[in-house]
Amino acid sequence: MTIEQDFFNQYRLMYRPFIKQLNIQLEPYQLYSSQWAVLRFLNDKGPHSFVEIANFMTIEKPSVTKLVHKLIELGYVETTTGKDKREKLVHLSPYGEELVQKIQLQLKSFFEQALAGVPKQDIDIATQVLARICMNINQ
Amino acid sequence: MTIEQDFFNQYRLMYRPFIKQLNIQLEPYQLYSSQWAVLRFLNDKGPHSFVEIANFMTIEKPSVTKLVHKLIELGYVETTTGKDKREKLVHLSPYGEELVQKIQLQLKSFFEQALAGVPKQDIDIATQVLARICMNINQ
DNA sequence: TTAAATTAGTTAGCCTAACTAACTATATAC
DNA sequence: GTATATAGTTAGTTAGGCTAACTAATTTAA
Repeated sequence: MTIEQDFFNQYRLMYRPFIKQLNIQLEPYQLYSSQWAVLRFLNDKGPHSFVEIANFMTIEKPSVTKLVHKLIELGYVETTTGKDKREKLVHLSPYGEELVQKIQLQLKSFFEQALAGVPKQDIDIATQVLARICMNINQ
Repeated sequence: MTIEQDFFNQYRLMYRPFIKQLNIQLEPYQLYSSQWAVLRFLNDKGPHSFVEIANFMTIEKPSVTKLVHKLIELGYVETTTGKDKREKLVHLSPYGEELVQKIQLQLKSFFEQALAGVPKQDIDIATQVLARICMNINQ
C-alpha cells in the first residue's frame, strides 16, 4: 500500500458519511448537498449562466437544468436574460440570499466539529492538496 | 469564507472528476469504483462477512448484497459459510487476487499522476486530516 | 446574404450507487 | 419454548449524475 493509494482510500471512505451528515444539516431547508453547492457558488461568485455553473461544478448541462429548476421552484434563485436571448443568468433571490447566510452559519459549526482537533495549518495543506489534484486530473 | 468551509468545498469539488477518472481506469475490468472498493477491502483486510463489509464502507446491507453478487458473477470473489449457518464470508477468488494485483499496479501510476507535485509529507498530512474527519463524523 | 455550424438551454430516458421496508432463515436470551 | 436479535435477500425508491437528440438564437463563412 503506497501513501498515494492510502490517501485516495481515505478520501473515498469519507465521502458517504460526510454527504449523509451534510444532507441532515440541509434537510430543514428542503435542500440536498448538490443543490446547496449551486447556492454556495452563486453566493460566492455572483450570477452565472447554466453553462458556467456546469463548468465550475464539472457536471453536464442537463444536470444543471434539473438543479436550478428545483432551486427556482423553492424560490431560492431567479433567472434574468443574459448577454443574448439564449443565455439565462442565475442569481440568488432576496429570500435565497438570506437563507444562504443562515445555512452558512449553521454549517460553520458542523464543519468545525468535523475538523475538531485538526491544526489550522494542516487544514490549509489538505485544501491545497485537494486543489492540486483537481488541477492535475482536469488537465 | 472560513478555512473549514474552504476545505469542504474543495473536497466536494474533487469528487466527481476523481470518480470519473477512476471509473475510466477500471472500465477494462468491467468494474465500477464502488465494486473496486469492495475488492480492495477484501484484499487488504482478508475475508469478511456482508455485515462487516457494510460497516467498513458505511453503507447498508442491501447495497453490499448487490455489490458482492455482481463480483461473484464476474468471478472475482467467492463465499464460504461463516461461523454459523447465517453468515457468509466473502473472499477473493484466485482469479480475483491476480486481478487486484494487476489493477493496483495500474492505479498506482494514475494516483501518482493525480498527486504530481505534491510533497509526500503533505499527502500524509492530508490523509490524516481525512481520517480524523471520518472519526469525528462517525462519533 | 443566406446556408452551415456553433452555442445555450431543455427534454426524455438511462445508470450508478445508494436508501428503506419488509421478508426468510438461523441463532440467542429469558 | 417462545420472543428477540442477527445475517442476508428482495422489492421498490431516490439522488445525482449521464447521453442523445431536440429547439432557439447566434456566429461563421461561401
